[in-house]
Amino acid sequence: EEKQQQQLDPNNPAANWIHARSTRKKRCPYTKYQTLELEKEFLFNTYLTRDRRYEVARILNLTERQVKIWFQNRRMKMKKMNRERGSKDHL
Amino acid sequence: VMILRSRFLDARRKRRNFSKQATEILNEYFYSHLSNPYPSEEAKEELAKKCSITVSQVSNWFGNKRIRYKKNIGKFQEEANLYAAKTAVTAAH
DNA sequence: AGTCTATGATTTACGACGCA
DNA sequence: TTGCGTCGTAAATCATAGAC
Repeated sequence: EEKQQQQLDPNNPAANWIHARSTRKKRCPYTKYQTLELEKEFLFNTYLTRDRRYEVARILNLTERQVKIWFQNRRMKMKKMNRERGSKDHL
Repeated sequence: VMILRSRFLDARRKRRNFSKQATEILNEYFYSHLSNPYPSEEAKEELAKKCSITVSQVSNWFGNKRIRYKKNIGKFQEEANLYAAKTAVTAAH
């Protein structure tokens, strides 16, 4: 769990593409229940109103920000699924 | 038809490691762009075509490769040298 | 045949940037 | 200037193909 920062400047792997946002919240997988409820809400509407977001967050014990981002990610997932459905559906 | 359909769906559901040759192509790109291993959308499309995989799979591969390389550069040193030598040879011709 | 680890895919969480 | 949209990604985690 210790982040060993490589000293490899001599060999110049030129790994300056190091971001490592230190202040970022660690990813916390949601429970089956949380995911299921979020999916049900998404089925009802892919965009949330502010009031719905507040309610969903309260019920699932998530922050409004987490719910907002979950929907953003879910829409991207849907888009990707549709993209693959479209280019491969010739059966 | 049902058999073909189910076989197709199974193939889609089941992960398969990429071919040796596809991995070769991806690694060549990665190690020859080590200072900035972020292929553009166009480069991804070209790699996808050459590797016979999707653009998403190319993105996944680079995402995984970057983080795993960064996490343990030492483990990939041998591989890095191998591809560096290889691209040096091809560049010399 | 069962245990592992490498590998491809998916899931959270943001930064960057756009638009109203 | 607030605020939510997409896009691309980091990092952790999942699933299991394959190596041993």
